[in-house]
Amino acid sequence: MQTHFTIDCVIYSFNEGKLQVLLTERNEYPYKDWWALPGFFVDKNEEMEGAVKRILYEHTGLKDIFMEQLGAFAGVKRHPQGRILTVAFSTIVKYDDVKSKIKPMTSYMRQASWFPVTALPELAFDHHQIIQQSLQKLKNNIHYSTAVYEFLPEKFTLTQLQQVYEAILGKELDKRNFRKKIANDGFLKELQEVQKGVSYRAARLYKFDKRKFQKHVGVE
Amino acid sequence: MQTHFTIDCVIYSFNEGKLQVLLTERNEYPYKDWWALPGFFVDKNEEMEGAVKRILYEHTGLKDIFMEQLGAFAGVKRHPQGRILTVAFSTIVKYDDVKSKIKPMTSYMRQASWFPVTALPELAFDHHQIIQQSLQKLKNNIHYSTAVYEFLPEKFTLTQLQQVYEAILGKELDKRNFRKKIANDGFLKELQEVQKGVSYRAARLYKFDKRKFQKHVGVE
DNA sequence: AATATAGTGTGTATTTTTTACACTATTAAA
DNA sequence: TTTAATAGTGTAAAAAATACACACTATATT
Repeated sequence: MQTHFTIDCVIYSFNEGKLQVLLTERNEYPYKDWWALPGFFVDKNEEMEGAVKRILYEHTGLKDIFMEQLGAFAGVKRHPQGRILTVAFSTIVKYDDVKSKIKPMTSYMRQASWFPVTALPELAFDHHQIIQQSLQKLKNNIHYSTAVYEFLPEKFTLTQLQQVYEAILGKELDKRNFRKKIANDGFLKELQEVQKGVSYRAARLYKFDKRKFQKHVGVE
Repeated sequence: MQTHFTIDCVIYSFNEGKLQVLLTERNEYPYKDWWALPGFFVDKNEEMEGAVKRILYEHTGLKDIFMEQLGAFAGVKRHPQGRILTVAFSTIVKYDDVKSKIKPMTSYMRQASWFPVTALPELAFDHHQIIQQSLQKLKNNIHYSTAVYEFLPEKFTLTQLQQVYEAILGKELDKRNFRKKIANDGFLKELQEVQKGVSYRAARLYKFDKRKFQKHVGVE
């Protein structure tokens, strides 16, 4: 038996202190005019991972971004025209890198736009379920993955990092405890540089040191 | 574009102090005579979850078992005849419930047999990778899932429970600390019953109390 | 009846991790 | 020079995790 095979992408970014998801407004039936996750069919000889990169590029103009499989959604009734198996992936982009590039690249969608995960519109297909499942996983893995750093520029302040944690976990954290833990982990590199262009005391900048992180997590 | 669509199952059990996986010996090309995960094609109008239940039943004679999706494996080259997308699931069964029932139910396989995860044969397709990924997930979630109890009979001793933990984690645990933690969690129900038929002091029996567990984990 | 065996069952001290909590320092703008 | 805004810092208490050793009990064997 054969099935149609698509990819849907949960593309996150961080802006205005909130965790945001990129959605597209559909211009085709079924679910015409509904908001949906960016998604499309996988080509015959295209690797799944390549397909995810392609859609990410088509929607955001970005390349070479970390991405993770969430799982397959294959309900016979998830699509009105019969089973379309979709594999959901999630990726994280930096809002500022993307904001000027986003535009609909195909006639299948009318526009693309960011929504805070706390204020999503009604969504086509089972996309709401996909997002919720993805969010849960993001929360669960926050301490074991490099995900948080994907939201931030190369150089960032500890306050920015804490805001990302808070947006993902959906709760406030204690500043001193947060810094203590981060310092303890020891995979941030303190730079001899501070923020610029702020009208208050400039914060020190840090870099994420991937090598130290991998030692910490125990990657071989 | 369409693709063939299969399910592969990682079926675990616990026997002789070891975590075991059920494998089948293939009787068809490609990979004839190789060991492989139990797997098959999903029918056109069959739900994926139903398909997993079906294969579990066909291989073990068991019904209504906890199962979990690991993810989709869709490499263009994973099957010599072109892309066959497989969704891997894992399930856990009680060895004693199964041991008399296992037999090949189709001509596609010659025999089915348990292998300790620490001593797997060479496997067809990407099945070795699937098992390793599944094992990692089992370890990661051991404290947040009810998986360990799926390996055990309804009534079990603390030593048995500890052995399952040790088999999954691949390391020994301290008996007193283990019991302290279990007692602390408080979702085991101590029975007024002890083991029978043992030639040494009989151990107390316990039951897993799912309701208390769910409160503990915070399920709504 | 004595003994060997095998697994059960328990307590305490130490270290590590988590949590709670409030003030001073720096900078830019007014 | 004052104001407004955010950066940056330490300590104590509580909770959780770890390390560690011996006595108890049921049974089988002699």
